Amino acid sequence: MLRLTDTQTKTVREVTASTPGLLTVYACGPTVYRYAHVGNLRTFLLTDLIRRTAERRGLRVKLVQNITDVGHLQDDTAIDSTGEDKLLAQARLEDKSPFAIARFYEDAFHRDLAALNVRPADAYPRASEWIPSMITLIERLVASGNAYVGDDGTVYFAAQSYDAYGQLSGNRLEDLRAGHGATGESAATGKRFHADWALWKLAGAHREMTWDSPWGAGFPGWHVECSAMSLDLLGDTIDLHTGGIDLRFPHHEDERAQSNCAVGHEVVGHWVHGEHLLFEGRKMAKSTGNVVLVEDVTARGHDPLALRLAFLSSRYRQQANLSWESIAAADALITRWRTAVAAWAESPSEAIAPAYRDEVLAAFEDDLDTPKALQVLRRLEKDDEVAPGAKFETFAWADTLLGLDLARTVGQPVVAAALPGGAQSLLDERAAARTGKDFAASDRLRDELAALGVSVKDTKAGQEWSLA
RNA sequence: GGCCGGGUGGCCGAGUGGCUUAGGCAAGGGACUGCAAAUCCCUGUACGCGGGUUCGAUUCCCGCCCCGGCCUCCA
Repeated sequence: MLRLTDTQTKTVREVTASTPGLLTVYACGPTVYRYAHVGNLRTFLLTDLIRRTAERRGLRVKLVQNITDVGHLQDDTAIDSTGEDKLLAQARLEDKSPFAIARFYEDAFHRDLAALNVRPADAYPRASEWIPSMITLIERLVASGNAYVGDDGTVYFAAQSYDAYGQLSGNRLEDLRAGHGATGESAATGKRFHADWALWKLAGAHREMTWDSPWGAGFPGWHVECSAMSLDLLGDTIDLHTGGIDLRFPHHEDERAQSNCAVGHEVVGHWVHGEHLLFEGRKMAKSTGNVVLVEDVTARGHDPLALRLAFLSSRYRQQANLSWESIAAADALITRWRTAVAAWAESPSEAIAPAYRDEVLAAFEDDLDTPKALQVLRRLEKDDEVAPGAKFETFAWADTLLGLDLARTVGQPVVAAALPGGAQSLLDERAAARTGKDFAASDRLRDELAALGVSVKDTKAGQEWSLA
């Protein structure tokens, strides 16, 4: 069975389904005020790998991933000098309504997932459509004494009311510095304790994206969104919760406190966090200026699944350092494997190679040891003892976990794509020149074809072309 | 100050108390070719520093240095 590193216990533990045969998973999703960069996608891929691996053992996976389309992310302190949240700021920038912005980037998010072969979740609840449930949850927390209305009208969660606070992140309340991380002191706050956080903020000057509540018109704090949606859609026992490492604190620490206090017991059985992606040595972030999007990868002529393969070549709980070089290397490998798989498919059908299959599955189940799995497949690729038909079956099987579309070119003619206009006559001309041993003309025509995006190579059977 | 994850050959990256000590990219050599490209074959170079444990440490322990991240926006 699948074993994964549990953030809370810092151990590799078996993932267990509280309902037999059904694994419930909640994945923290994107905030849709901008394009997801490939670092975000690495985390979303983590959940996809977990799901695919669990399904190998016959588990059904019920996966919920939230869409944060309520922009009021900063809850206690003003993040920028204007105090304007990201979604509203972006809306102003693009001169659109905040909801139009949210839908636009939500669509882009789904496209990016599809490009990386990340299979869709069962539900993508939007925070904006979950406000009543959040309000109910906040009311419960107020009633139970875990939350209070501050002097400023904001509803806060009282961190000290939850004894187990800090167990997930390793932060102890006394070690958290008041106001640390924010540029200025959070002066106008009605908090009783510096580590308390907002569950409901009053609208104040905001007019967009606000909702009525028992405490006045306003908007929810960020952390309460995930508590409400996960409890509603997956129940009060959730087998697995995934997200990026940066969400461990405060987001997941606070979510855990809210959910556990609301239902009276530990809700999430297993917390899994993906480490950050670095790009050329630095954390990928807008502020660093090294953000790479899926479209940047395809614009350079790479298959987006090369990105997926590049991610698979390091472990999820390790910071990975991506570069254009590593993406290109992954692209080369994926092409090589597709070509090999298509060639093996021509051979007589053979049973799967069971030892290799078991090794690949064991690697995935061992805390998603994807580098090991790739190593096993490279070994299989070169193993002369295994019949080509068996290699095909084994790679096809492994691809249900890898998700690299390795069988994409099986059965396709080598020249399937359409030639650009004029290319065919150049090809004919070059073939004639080669017959006449006019190599100067042959080289010139090869350059002209290259300019059209057609690359030519010469084989014993004559010239072959492909689109670059 | 608190909490994490790391430092492996030109680069990226697995892994390991001793064994033929991954793999990829790049480089060099060869085959093929009119030349290229592509493909195939072959080759080299490692474990941040100092101590300790041990018959033996890149691997375990301690200290140090360095890198990256989180500490109330963040995947």
